[in-house]
This record gives sequence, C-alpha cells and structure tokens, in this order.
Amino acid sequence: MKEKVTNVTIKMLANQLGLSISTVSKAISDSHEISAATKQRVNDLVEKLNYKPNPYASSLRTRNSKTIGVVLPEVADSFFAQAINGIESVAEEKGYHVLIYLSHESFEREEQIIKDFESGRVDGVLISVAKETEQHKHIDTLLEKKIPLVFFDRVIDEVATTKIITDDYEAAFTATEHLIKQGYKQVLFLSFSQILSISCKRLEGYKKALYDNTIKFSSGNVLRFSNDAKKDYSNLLRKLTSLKKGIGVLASVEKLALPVYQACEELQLPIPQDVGLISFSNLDSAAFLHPPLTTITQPAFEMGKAAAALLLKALERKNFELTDEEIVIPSVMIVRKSTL
Amino acid sequence: MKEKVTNVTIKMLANQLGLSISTVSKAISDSHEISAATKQRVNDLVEKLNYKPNPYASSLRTRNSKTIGVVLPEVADSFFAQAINGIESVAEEKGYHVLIYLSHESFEREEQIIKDFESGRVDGVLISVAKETEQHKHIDTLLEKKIPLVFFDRVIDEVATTKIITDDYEAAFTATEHLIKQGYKQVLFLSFSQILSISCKRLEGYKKALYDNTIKFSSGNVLRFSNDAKKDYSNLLRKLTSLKKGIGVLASVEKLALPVYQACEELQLPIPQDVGLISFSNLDSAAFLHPPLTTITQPAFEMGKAAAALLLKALERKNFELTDEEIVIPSVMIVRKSTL
DNA sequence: GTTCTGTACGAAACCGGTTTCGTAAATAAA
DNA sequence: TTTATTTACGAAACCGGTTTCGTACAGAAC
Repeated sequence: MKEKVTNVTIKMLANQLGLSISTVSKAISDSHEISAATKQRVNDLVEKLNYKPNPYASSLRTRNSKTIGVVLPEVADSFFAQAINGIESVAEEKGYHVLIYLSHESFEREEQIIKDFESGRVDGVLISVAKETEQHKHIDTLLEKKIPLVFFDRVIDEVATTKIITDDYEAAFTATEHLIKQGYKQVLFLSFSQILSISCKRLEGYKKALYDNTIKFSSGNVLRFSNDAKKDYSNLLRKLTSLKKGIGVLASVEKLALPVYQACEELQLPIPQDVGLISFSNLDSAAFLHPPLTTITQPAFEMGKAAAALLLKALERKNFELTDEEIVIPSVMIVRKSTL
Repeated sequence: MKEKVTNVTIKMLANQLGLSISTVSKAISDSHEISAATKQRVNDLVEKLNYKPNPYASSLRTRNSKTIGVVLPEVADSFFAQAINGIESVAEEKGYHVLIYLSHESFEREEQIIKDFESGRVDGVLISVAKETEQHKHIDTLLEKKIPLVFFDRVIDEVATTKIITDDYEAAFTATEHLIKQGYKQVLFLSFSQILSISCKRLEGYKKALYDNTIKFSSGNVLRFSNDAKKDYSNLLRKLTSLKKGIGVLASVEKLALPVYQACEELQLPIPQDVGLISFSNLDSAAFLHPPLTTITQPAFEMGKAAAALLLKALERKNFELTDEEIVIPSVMIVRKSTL
C-alpha cells in the first residue's frame, strides 16, 4: 500500500516505440541527430504517458542539479523575505530550484550547511552570513571546489567573490546626520553584531556623522544586542533612562526597532519628542507605526534578484566568472514622524 | 579553469583501502556485515579525504531524496515566514532538505510546480494553495503517485489527506462578535478570495456572529480584494465613505489591514472611534501600530511544524499513512486599541 | 573428520538518465 | 562507378552510489 508508484522511464518509452534508449534521450533533448518524424513520435508518447525524466538520474550524469542553495540567518525579517522573493523570481525564470537553509544566526549551523554543499547537492550558493560568522574557511573550501557563491547583504569582505550589498556606510551616515539635524543631542547606535561587515560599516558611518558634526563618539552610546532579548531590553531601558531627553536612536537592523517603541512606551518617553528613532527596516507597516517609523529601506528584492542573476550567469556561461567585487545597490531613507 | 573539481568518490576510497566498493559502502552505513576494524579504516579515510557521498547517486538508487517541497503563495507575509521557520526546524532535525516554491497566488504556477514533483524530485510536499486554486486534479495526480502531501492553512477540503488548519470559523466568529460588542453597528468583511476554504469559513463565522446578534447580513458589506491593489483601495475608500461612523472592519488576511489604516488616515476616520479594525495577522509590529492592532494571531510556527512533522512521519514510518483529517490548532485573539 | 553456521567481504546488477562512438544506409562529390 | 559525407540511429560506457547474492574461511556442532 505504501510502495511508490513506478514512474515511467525512458526505457519504457524506448520499448514501446521500438527505439533505443539513446535515441529517445536525444529526441527529447531535440538533438539534431534525430529525424523530425522520430522526434514527433517520441514527444507524442511522452505526452501520452506523462513522462517526467528523473532529475536525479540526470543530475548524476551531467554533474549539475539545476539547484541553488540559499543560506539565510532567518526568514522572519522583511529584508530576507523580500530577498527570497527576488531570488525565487530569477530562479523560477531560469528553471532552477531553490533549497533553503536557515542558520538561525549560528556559525556552527552555517558551517554544517555549507559543508553539506561540498557533496554537489547544489550548483551554486547564495548566502547572507550569520551574525556570529567571522571565520570563512568553510566558504573558502566550497569555492576551492569551484562551487560558485555570491554573498548578499551580510558579506565577508575577505572572501574573493561577488558581493551584493547596499551602501551601509553612507546610509548610516545619512541616518545619523538626519537625527543630529533634527536636534537630537546624543545618538545611540543599536548594534546587533560586532563581527559582521555590514554592522561595522554602519557603525563607521555613524561615527563619521558624529565626527562631522563635532560630536564626540562614546562607546557607551553603542548598545550591543545579544541573543538574550530580555537582557537586551533591560539594557535598553537602563540606557534610555540614564540619558537626558533628546536622544536619537539608530537601529542598525529591523528587529531592534520594535523594542525601542516598547521601551519608550514603558518609560513614557514620547517619540519623536524625547526620543528620535530611525531604523534599517523593510517593514511595510513602518508607515503605520505609532508614530510612523523613519527608515533606511534596503532594496531587498533587487539585491536578491541581482545576487541570483549573477550566480546563474556564472553557472550558465562558461566564460563568466564571479570576480571579487562589490555591487552596491543604494538604500533610501524614508523620513517619517519618528524623527520629528 | 571552470571545470568542476572532481570530488572524492567511494571508488577512490575503495582503491586506496584495497577494499571493494560494496564493502566501503556498507562500512559507511555501519552495516553489521563489516568488521569493526574495517569500519575504522574506512571512516578514517573518509575523514582524511573529506569524502561526501553524492546525494543524487544515492537518491537514484534508493528512490528517495530526503527532500521535501514546500509550496507557498508568497513569502512576504508573517504567517508564511513563521510557517517556514516551523517547517525548517523539523526538516533540519530529521536531516531533510527543503525546496521552496512560490505560486504567487497563481493557479497555473502552482500547477506547474506540483507537476514537476511527479518527477520524483521530492519525497513529500507541504502546500498552502494559491487564492485562485479551486481545482485539485494536479494534487490528486500527485497523491496517486503515492507522494505524500499535507496541507497547511490554505487547504482543499475535497482532497483526502491531512490538513493542518486553524479554527477559522470560530476565530472569525469571535472577531466579529468582539467588534459588535464594542459597539460597531456595521461590520465589514474584507475578503481576499471567494474560493479558498479558509476564506469561506471565515466568512461563515462572520455571518454567524451577525446572525447571533440579529444583524442582517448584507453582501455589500463583504469587500472583495482582487490583485489590483489600487482598485481595491479605491473600493475601500468608497465603502468607508458611504457608511455611517461606527464601522467595524474584519480583515480576513494580514495584507488587508494596512490599507485600512491608510484609508482611515486619508478619510480622517479615527480608529477606533469611527472605525474598529481587527485583522488576521501575525505581524510582530501589530502592537506598535497607530493605534495598536487587534489581531487574530494564527499559530504559524506550530502549524508549519505540525505539518512538517506529520509529513516526515509519513515518509519515515512505513506503517503510517496520512489520513483524511483536519488537525486544528486554535488562533488567539489579541485585543488592542484598534477596537476600542 | 564432516557438516553446519556465522562472519566478512567482493562481484556484479541496478537506479535512470546522458554521452560517446560506431555503423548502415542514403546522398553527394569525384 | 567509386569514394566521401551526411543522416539517423543503436550499443555500451558512464555518473556514483546501494543492494543482492555468492563465497572463502573460521569456529561450532555432531
């Protein structure tokens, strides 16, 4: 009762047609070796029997699977959700399949996933690394095996392949300067990783804006978020309490914005009067938050699309290799009420 | 320069060890036929050469791929994002791989995806159908091929397999009654499909609540959302304008909630005073919207997890079949300021 | 000593395609 | 007419594993 239904194979086609297996195979792939008449007969039977070639048999012989692996830290983040959309749209168009893996921000998990790819399960890889990831041996090993990989958003600078990023430094600079111009005397930077390239760049942009506005950088104004949401939240409360009013807050990643709303509510610090908030975020609901959230919105869909397009180009074109370069797609700041 | 690096194969292991291929294969799978000493030698070399068995060769012979297919209408919806998380968590644990496909709410696309699965690419399928889907021949055909499939959330009642759903009828009933109890004289139902089982059930729950409260049902109060966001929005504007104040709105799906915020803002109809809003939604930001959104929150993660767990059980246990039943995981209503 | 049983392994078929290479017949070139 | 090509197809190797089946040998049973 549970045994699989035997699928129709190319052998069955060949037998029914009185042709050889190789002839059928060639007919299906529209080889010039096969006459039009024979192709017609073959295709008719393919249609009639609803023949679906076994993809794994084909993959085994041809050494490619028409499958790409996508490694994400998580999926419950609008950025990644939109990025998947972009990736899927080009994969679909080119007839590729997408295997999805979540690292849950864990380096070990990411390492396991990447190591599995050495098996040849995927033709290429798109990755946005975990917040913990600082080494890149796992990725180097994969590249040595000539499995193309492109980074998007969360990249590792030291790895020599193509990276699709946004203008993190500039965006953070703009955001910080915006807060300063709006009159916030101090600016907090909510950091979610001290390791990630994007975090570092955003922090640098923040620092530069402070510098340009002759505000002294204080490491105490950089709040590091860990995995412990409770502790992070109480740190945030403490920090906000300790400061005078007129605090600007730059959340360097989407998930850090909502805790600020919550904390301000709890502490009765009205946004934007006492606290100005701007966040890197792709939330559709940003415009309807209370108050509407000023955001740095990343071109998530486009980044996913660009990354996938490049990867597939590298897979399809034998004379195209992924060079060590950064492709920057700019973010846009959308000013709303949370910053006056 | 582009040719793939030849991976180490089981044959290379066998040669280096002076053993036969079959012995090595059995050693790796820890067969009782092989002596402990030999297993040790084999595993040592596996480690040393970083041998990764080709998954497609293995799939070909064993006729299973340790891969499941997940078909979603979209991914930029908190429900599906969380569901993926649930699915991935159990797939990961059981060593399964997950292929993701988006139907983008198109029946044709969904059909293509499902048809591809007839090739044997996946061992089993999880699906939440497109809003357009009313036929189910594509799914029947798959089931005839003995490829297990479980529905989650957006199910097709007529297909005889397991369905993981939430209590749509009751939740909509509760939501509607809540609006009525809060004093809204009329209740609008924002519908996003006339076909989907969940939509119908939610509509039924809505009707029942009206009936129980002796409010006459009017089909004019059911607003159908199409794919044309602009047209939908202007319909919504028109409807809200035409009604007296004190309108309750039940958004039967997450994406319909934000347009209501926008329309109320545009029409200067304060929520919750003039318009009460409740929505099926899993948005984390619901609590921080302006005003905070009362939601029916579905157990998305749990539903994904349950669906995946059941599917994998059907795949692993030969004496377990997916019966034609519904497993209901209840939603919870979280009352916030958008409904007084 | 003979038969039986169990252990440890190897040869080969097999999964279902793709690809190489060989060849008979038809056609073109000389 | 003979030779060179082209057309259309088939046999078989191949991809890299898994699985079946056969067997040599050691020790146990009789």
